Amino acid sequence: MKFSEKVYKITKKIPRGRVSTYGEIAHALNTKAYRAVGSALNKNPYAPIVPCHRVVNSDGKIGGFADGTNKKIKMLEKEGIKVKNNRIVNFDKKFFRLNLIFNYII
DNA sequence: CTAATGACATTTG
DNA sequence: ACAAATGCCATTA
Repeated sequence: MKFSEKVYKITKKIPRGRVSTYGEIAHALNTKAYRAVGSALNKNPYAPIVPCHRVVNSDGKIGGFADGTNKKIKMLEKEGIKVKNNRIVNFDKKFFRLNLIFNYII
């Protein structure tokens, strides 16, 4: 299985209204290639199915998007995620930890 | 094979 | 808090 396909597979687990990070995805894949994760999502062929817009930077900043960061923000706000000054509001509460089992609590 | 390239992350000034 | 520098690794040329 190619690296990019693993990225898509893990990204699909991020639910509506939550976000995760490139580094977190890499961590879930047991690698440090967070930068390559970004490259993979950039070319994401399963555009709407794989929610690549729910992946942001480790500090809560929006990060990039193939269709433009503005579009990414719009999609996130449609899911109830607020964005201010290019940052996720309440990032710690919206953050989806892919490697933990505690996601269902919040 | 080598080198360049990012939708990044951390550290430093 | 922000910007620059550094390190990073799969992909691509």
